[in-house]
Amino acid sequence: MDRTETLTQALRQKGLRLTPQRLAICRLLATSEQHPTAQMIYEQLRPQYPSLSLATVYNTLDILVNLGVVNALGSAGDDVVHYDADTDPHVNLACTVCHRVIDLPSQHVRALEEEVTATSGYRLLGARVLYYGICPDCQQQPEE
Amino acid sequence: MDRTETLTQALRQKGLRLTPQRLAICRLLATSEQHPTAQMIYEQLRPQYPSLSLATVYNTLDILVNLGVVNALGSAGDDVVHYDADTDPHVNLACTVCHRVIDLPSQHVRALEEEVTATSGYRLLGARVLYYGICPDCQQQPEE
DNA sequence: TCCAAATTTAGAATGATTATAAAATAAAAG
DNA sequence: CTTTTATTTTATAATCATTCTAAATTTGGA
Ligand SMILES: [Mn+2]
Ligand SMILES: [Mn+2]
Ligand SMILES: [Zn+2]
Ligand SMILES: [Zn+2]
Repeated sequence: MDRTETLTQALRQKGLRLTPQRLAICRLLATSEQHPTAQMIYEQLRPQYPSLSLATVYNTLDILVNLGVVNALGSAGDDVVHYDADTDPHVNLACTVCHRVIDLPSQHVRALEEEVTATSGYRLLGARVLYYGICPDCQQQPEE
Repeated sequence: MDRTETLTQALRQKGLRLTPQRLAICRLLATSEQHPTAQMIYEQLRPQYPSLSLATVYNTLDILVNLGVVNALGSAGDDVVHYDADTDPHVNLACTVCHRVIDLPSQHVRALEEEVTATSGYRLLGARVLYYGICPDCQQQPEE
């Protein structure tokens, strides 16, 4: 099952309708490498869906996060929430200068997540494994 | 060096003044198990420092985060930023019902952080290793 | 003591997010 | 294919955490 399917299945299983807007948001989330914010999703979809409302983007994100199929990573120094549709255990790296979030391959994070699942006693809904700092590009550039 | 010292030293090393307000905020952060928010710090210190301003709390937190001695964990389902003065590698667990954040001992997270430091190429400033879900208490209680 | 820089404070402003209510849409029923 | 009804979307207003501003205060040094 590809990543878009994971999101749309989750909606269907809750009896929620898979509207064109929701499908577009799911697709964008599933295929983006960007860890987008609500605003970024809104702007990227507006050309295709001129009537799309920012409220719909926020509503859909909220649903997906509460279903546990999208992670809310929080701010990357820009005071805006970034989202991640990749819920496989992995490390996120945020640059507080250019506000980009990238993935980092990691040997240890899967074991970490298993440990948390096994020992915490929590009914886990999502993960936020993110380190923040200054990316190699921004360490050189005067500014971006 | 205890944790309060770590924070106050960081301020001094940048040539910043260790005012009574800043000292109180550092002490509270260093000794709290709570992962407090700016508002929580403000309310807990107001009895002792009636003139304390919320802006000072935010300013001081911002300084400490930018010095890398306090981590900004983000929201625990309450849409407010929680802070953590414990920068040793560890796992945080947030309950999205009661909005409490606790620490979880972990075997793997230290190795994870070393891996990120070694391989990312980022100048790292802070960590946000947090899993969110429903805590054992809230899984039982009707609500809190 | 006096001065200049740093800091705090109160309050206003910002802006991301959430709430509201009306319009549009989609499934269900007939 | 209509009618009905619940769901969803949309535009807009409201909320409220956080940041900004400028004046008052405090600090450490001359
Ligand atoms: Mn990611
Ligand atoms: Mn912690
Ligand atoms: Zn960067
Ligand atoms: Zn709880």
